[in-house]
Amino acid sequence: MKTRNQAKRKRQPYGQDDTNKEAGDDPKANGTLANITPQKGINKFQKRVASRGLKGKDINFDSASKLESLSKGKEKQVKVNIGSQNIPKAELENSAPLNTDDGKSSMQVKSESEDVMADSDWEDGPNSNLNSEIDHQNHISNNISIEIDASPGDNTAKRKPVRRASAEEKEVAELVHRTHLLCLLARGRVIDSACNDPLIQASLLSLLPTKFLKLSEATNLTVDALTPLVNWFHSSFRVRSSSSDKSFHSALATALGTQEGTPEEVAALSVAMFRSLNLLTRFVSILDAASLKPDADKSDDMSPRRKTGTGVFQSSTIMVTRSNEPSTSSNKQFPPLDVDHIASIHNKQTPETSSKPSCQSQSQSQTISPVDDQSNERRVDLGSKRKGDLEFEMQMQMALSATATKTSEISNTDSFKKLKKIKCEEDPSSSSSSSISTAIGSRKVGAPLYWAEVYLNGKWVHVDTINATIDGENKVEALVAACKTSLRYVVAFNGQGAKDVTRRYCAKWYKIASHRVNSTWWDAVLAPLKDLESKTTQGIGLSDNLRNERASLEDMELETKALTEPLPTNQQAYRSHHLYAIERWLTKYQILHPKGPILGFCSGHPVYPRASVQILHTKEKWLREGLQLKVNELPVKVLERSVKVNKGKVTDEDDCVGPTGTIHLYGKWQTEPLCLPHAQNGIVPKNERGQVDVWSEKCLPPGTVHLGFPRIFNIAKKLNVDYAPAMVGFEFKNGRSYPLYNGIVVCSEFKDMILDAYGEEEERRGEEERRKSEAKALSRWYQLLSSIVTRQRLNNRYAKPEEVSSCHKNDVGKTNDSFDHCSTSVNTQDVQKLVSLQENDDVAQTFEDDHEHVFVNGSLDVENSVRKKSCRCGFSIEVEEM
DNA sequence: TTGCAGGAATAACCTTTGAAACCG
DNA sequence: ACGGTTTCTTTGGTTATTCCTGCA
Repeated sequence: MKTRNQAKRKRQPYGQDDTNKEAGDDPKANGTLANITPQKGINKFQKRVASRGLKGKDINFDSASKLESLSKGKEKQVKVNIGSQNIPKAELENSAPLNTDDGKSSMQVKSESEDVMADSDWEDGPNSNLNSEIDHQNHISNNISIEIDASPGDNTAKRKPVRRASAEEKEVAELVHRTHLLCLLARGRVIDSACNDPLIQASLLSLLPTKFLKLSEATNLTVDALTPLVNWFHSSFRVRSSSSDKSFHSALATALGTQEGTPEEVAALSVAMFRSLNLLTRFVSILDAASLKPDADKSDDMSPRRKTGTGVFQSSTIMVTRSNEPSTSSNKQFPPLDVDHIASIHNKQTPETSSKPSCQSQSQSQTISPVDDQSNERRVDLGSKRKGDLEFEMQMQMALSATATKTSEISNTDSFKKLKKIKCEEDPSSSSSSSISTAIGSRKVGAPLYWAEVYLNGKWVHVDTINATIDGENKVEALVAACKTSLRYVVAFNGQGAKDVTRRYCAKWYKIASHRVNSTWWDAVLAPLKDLESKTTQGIGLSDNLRNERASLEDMELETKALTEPLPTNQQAYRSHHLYAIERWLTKYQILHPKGPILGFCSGHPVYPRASVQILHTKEKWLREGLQLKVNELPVKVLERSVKVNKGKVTDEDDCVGPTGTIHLYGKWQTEPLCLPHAQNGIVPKNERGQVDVWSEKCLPPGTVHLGFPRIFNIAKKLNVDYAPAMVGFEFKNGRSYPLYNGIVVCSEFKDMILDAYGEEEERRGEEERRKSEAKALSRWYQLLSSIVTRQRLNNRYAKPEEVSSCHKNDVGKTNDSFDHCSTSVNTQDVQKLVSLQENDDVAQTFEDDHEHVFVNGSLDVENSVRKKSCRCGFSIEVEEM
C-alpha cells in the first residue's frame, strides 16, 4: 500500500539533489541505449504540441506571452481568460465580496488592469448593479474574456504577469530534454562512424601535403607539431552555413569533394583526417538539447517549425535547430570580459556593416532574409529577431566572410584588413571568435559546437580546426557563453561509444549543473557507450591494461577538475553549489557538522565544504528511517513550533515555550540503528497506541513479521495469537491526516500457522462468495420467472382469447431470450424446475391471492451479519442478525 | 550595461493518529 | 446518561525557485 506521501513523491523535484534521489523512477535498469526509449517523451511532446494548437485562448502560454509582449510596450489588444473565473471588469469592481477559489488572481488582474482600462470601452459598459445574481452567475460560468487595449504609456503594463510552469510542464520539458539528448547522442555516433570511413580517410590523405604524412609515424607528437596541420586544414576547408537533407555520410563525402561543409561536417572531416594519420581522435560535440526548464523553451515552442511538426525530431540536422533561449538584448551578445576582441570587432564593425555590407555577407544572410533563393539552403524562420540580433548576425557574417574566404576573391575592404590584423595579433585560440562559423538557423551563431580531441602524450588535446585552435579547452566555455549557447553536455565520440567530457571544458560546474538532467539517468545512458569508448583502439594497438589506464587517467583528470573548482564570488552560487556552502544559505533542517574546515571567504562569509552540511530530523523522523537516537544526545538545533500547531489550543498555556512548543532536531551522527524491544513469549511489542508503525521493514520489532493482508486479523483473533495492527502511513484528507493500516504484525513463529489458516479461510470465503452470488442469481431468476408466470396466468384468466395467444408467445419469447443471455451463470435445470413448479395450479393459486409472504431462513452473510429471507413467491428481504 | 543582492511572488512540498452534535 | 452515528471540513507553514528592482 502506498501512503500519500509516497505517492506524492512522484512529483518532479526542483533541486539537483532531489533529482538524484528520484533515480528510482528512471529507466536505468538495463542501462542500454535501446532500453531507454524516448517514446514516452515523444508522445507527451506531441500531445502538448497538439493541445497548444487548440488552446490558443487559454491563459496558458499564449496569453502569458501576449501579455509579455504587451509589457514590452507594443500596442496590442490582449485577451485574457482567467480560467473559469472570467468576469468583466465592471463586475469585478462591483462584486468585492465575491469569494472564488481563484479570487486572488481575479483581483490581481483587476488591480493590474485598472489603469489599463481607464481609457477603454469598459466605462461605457452596462452597470453591473443592475445585474441580477443569476446574470452574475452566468457571467462567471460563461467563458467571458477581458479585452485590454494597452498603449505603450501604460505603466501598469510594466509588470508582466508571472505564470510559472506547472509540474506537468516541467515533466514534459524534461522528457523532451532527455529525448533530445538521446537523439543527439545517436547523431554523434552516426558522425563518429562516418569519420571511420576508409574511403573518406584515404581521400583526405590524398589531399594532404606530403610533409604532414610523416606525422603518422611520429611517436611523441606535441601540440606544436600539429599546428601546421591544423592551419592547413583550416585554410583548405571552408565552413558553409547550409545543410542538406542527404544522409550524413554522403553529405560528408560531398563536403570532402567541395572542401566546404557545415561546421559539423568540417569537424568530422578533421576527425577523419587525424584518424587517417593514425592519431587517436575523438569527435567532440556540444549536445545543445532543448531546455530542461519549460520557460526557456517558450519562444521555441511557439515557432512555426515545431508547430508544424518539423522540429527537433524530424529535422535531419538536429544539431542546428534554433536556439532555445530567447534573445533578450543585443548587448548580451558579447560578454564584457573574456572575449574582448569580439566586442572590439563589434564596435569597429558596426558603422561599416550598416553602411555597406559586402555581397558575401548578403549572400550568407539567409538567417535574416526570409526570401533568399540564392542557394538551396533551408529557409529559416525569422522569429522575433530584433535590431540587435540582426546587427550581430551581420557582423558575424562579416567575420565569417573574412576568414572563410580569406584567400578568395571577395572584397578586400578595410574592415577585413582590420579583422585579419586583429586575428593575427591575438593568440590562436582567441582568434577563433573572429573566424567563427555559422550554424544554420541558429541564433547561437558562431558557437563552437564541434571539434576534435586528439590523444597526445597521455592527454586528450582539444583541436578545433574550424577555428584553428589547439589546446584551447579553457576558452571554449567563454566562447560558447559569448554565443548564447549553453555548455551543458560536451560528449566525445569514438569507436561507436561516447563519453561525457563536459568537466574538461567547464570551469563553473555549479552554473550548468542545474541545467543538466538527472545525473543518474544520464550516467545510466552513457554507461554502455562509455565502455565502448574506452575499449576502442582506433589506430593504435593498445593492450587492455593500457586502455584502462588511459581511461582511468582521464577519469582522474576530470574528477580532479570537478573537485578543484574555484570558489564562486557571488553568494547566491553557494545556495546549491555541489562543493561549497556558506552558513547563511543553509535551510532550517541543515547544519554544518563538523563546522570546518574553512575553505575561503565570500563577502565575509566563511565557505565550508558541502560535505560538512548535514540534514537534521526530529527523533520521530529518524525512527522512520530505522534509526534511533543514541543515549544522552542533545538536540543540535531547537526550532520554535509553528503557530499552526498551537492554533485552536489554549494559547495561554502555549505562550510559554516549553518542551511542547519546540521542535528538537538531531543529526544522523547522533543516531544508531534502531534497537526495538524483542518479541517475547509470542507477545508483539506495541507502541502507546497498541499498534506497530511499519514505515519500513526496519521498523519491525525483532522476532516479528508484517502480514499485510486484508481480514487477516480475524485469523489471528480466532487462533488466539497476539497481534498488533500495522500502521503503514497516513492519508491526508480534508485538512487532516488519517492513519492507514495494512494487515497485522505477529511474532515470526506464528507466521506460517496464520498464513495457512488465512489461505484456508480465504478459500472458504471465496467459495462462500461464489455460493452467495449464485444464490442471488437464482433468487433473481426466481423473481423474474414468478412475475412472468403471474402475468401469464392473469392473461389467461382475464384477457380475451385472441390476446392470450399473442401474450403467451411474447412472454415465452422473452423468457427464452433471457435464458440465452444468462444460462451460463445459472443452472438452467433449476430454473426449469422453478417454472414447472410455478405452473402447478396450487402454487399459482397461492400467488394469485393477495397472499401474505412467508419467509424461510435463507443464507447468512457472516461478515455483515445479514440474513437473507425469501418468500416462495420470490420476494426476499435482508434482515440484520442480532 | 552588467552582475549581484535582496525582496517578493509563486509552486510544490510536507504535515501526519477527531471531535462535536445528534439521536435512539 | 450513555453509546453509537453522523456531520463537520476541504490547511497552511516551509522551502525551492524564479522574477524583479535597485545599486554599484
